[in-house]
Amino acid sequence: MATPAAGQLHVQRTAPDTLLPAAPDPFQPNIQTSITISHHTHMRRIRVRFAPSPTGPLHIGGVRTALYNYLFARQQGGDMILRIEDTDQTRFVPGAEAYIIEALDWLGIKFDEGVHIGGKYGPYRQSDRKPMYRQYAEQLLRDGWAYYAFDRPEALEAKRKEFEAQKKTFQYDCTTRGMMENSLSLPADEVQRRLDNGDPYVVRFKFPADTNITVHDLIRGDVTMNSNLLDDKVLFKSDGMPTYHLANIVDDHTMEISHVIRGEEWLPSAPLHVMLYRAFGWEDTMPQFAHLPLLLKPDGNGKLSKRDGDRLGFPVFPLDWVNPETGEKSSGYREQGYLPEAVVNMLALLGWNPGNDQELLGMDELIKLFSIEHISKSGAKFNVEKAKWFNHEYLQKRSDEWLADQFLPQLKERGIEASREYVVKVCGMMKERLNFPQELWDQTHYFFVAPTEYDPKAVAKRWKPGMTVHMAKVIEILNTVPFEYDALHKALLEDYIVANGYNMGQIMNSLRLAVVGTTVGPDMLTLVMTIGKEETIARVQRAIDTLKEPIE
RNA sequence: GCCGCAUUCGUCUAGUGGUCCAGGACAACUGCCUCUCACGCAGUAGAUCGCCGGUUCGACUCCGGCAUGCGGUACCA
Repeated sequence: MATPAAGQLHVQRTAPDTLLPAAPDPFQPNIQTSITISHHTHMRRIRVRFAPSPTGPLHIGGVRTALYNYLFARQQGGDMILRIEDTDQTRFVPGAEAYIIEALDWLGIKFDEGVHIGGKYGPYRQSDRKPMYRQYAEQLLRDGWAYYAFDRPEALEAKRKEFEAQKKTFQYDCTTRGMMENSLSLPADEVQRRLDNGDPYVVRFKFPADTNITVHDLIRGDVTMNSNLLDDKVLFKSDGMPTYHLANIVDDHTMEISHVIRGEEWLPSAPLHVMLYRAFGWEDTMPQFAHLPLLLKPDGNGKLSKRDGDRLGFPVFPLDWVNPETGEKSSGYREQGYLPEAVVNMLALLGWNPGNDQELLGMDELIKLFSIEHISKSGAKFNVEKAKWFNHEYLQKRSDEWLADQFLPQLKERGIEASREYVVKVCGMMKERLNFPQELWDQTHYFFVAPTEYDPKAVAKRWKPGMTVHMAKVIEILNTVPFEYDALHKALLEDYIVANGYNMGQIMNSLRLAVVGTTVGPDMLTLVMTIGKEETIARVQRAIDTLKEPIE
């Protein structure tokens, strides 16, 4: 491929200026050349990419896009590639790339090629590919698919104002490019002069007029747009970098990407991309497109945004993120106690279904069941309750030992010494009522410390006259009966409460109140057996001393 | 404004012309379990399939219009 060095460019007017279209004639029937690129069905290796921009933490919607790409790649036995789209140097955020990699790794979304692991189609960071884009812009220029535009941002702004004053909207397109400063409107020698002079310029795509462009989307079917409504997008910026539009086509082509699965926000620019494949002569290997529906905020209908997370009490990001400039912190799923399996399962089902009633699906099953056909067309609202439920389900599958290891540091922070064995036992006992490991302390504190106060409501309801006598009896039983579950059960429940016709609920709940401080918790005798004889007696005695005999 | 996409229980969704007086899940509610709170289990309620027309013997499913929502309309991705 010819690759003239920068500055050596020549404006070639291979075709006369028939390429400079006039405004569409309203009296002429709009006969249009239809461009529909059909896909060749020959076997081709499935290669997909996740191509985030490192402008901040990875949004959960982006995570879902990555997941769908991953599921598709794995299922098809293809390749999953991580490419960083950092063509906008002004929006670079330090740490964002590392964050993206860490987040996807946490979720179990693995890559075959990418910035972090390399591969034979590298480099995988667009800023590292900078030298290769220029030649493609030149190819388009040479072939008449693009032109130089010298208009400065201020000139563009002025033009927009001018149009606005007439209640019109300015768009740099086939109807307006004739009035702008570009290689289509300026004489060739003037264009050459400016280029030789080093005047800043951008390269714009020259959309052919009156052309219907049909994009075949795997999720939505054919989407057709007319080129007269599309603007001449900048492909190559004055800073020497390509825009997303150019870079993404060049990269997808050179990386032999077979399917582009991306967010719905790209649908409006898909016709441009299709035209670019045609302009480059790459129709035969153009990837197939699938535009994913958006993730919506739980209230209202807007797109889920960063602010919503902390406002509505759930994370919008996979991992905690601290804005390096403002220090502002956004919380992540991982730090909130979500398990990666739960996040993956929940995200997979937000916009896709397996075609049956199964809801609990691990990564392997998702890979097996995934299909683009079953992706929804409309946006999905994020639901916190369902997210909690998923986490609950997956938490139950984790071992008591694992849970204990999450809990041990929490206990240590509170200055509590407890053996791992004991913590494992408590975790096993209480796991089923948890959604998150963070709830452990609230649910189990009484296994580690005696109550310091008694819930007034529970006292009013359960600590009735005569209760100090019953509690003294409990202590007596504990002191005289072997400290075993069955023996205690017989002595306390059967021989004392039932045999004497006492109210089981009142006595057992008062005992619970004495031991726990309120009326929650697991089976009472199991609790007693767990915290031990001495501790139980001490707590009951303390309740008697503190609460005293109530006065009716 | 213009262009595009979307629209089934509160939410996620099943549904590809008759098998749908629309099925499942989460949430809600009721009950069971039980010494309590949870968990679990069982059940109840919840959708005139956005609206209006059309095609058809028959439409949630096809077509058109409208409404609403969202997305795009940058030398951002």
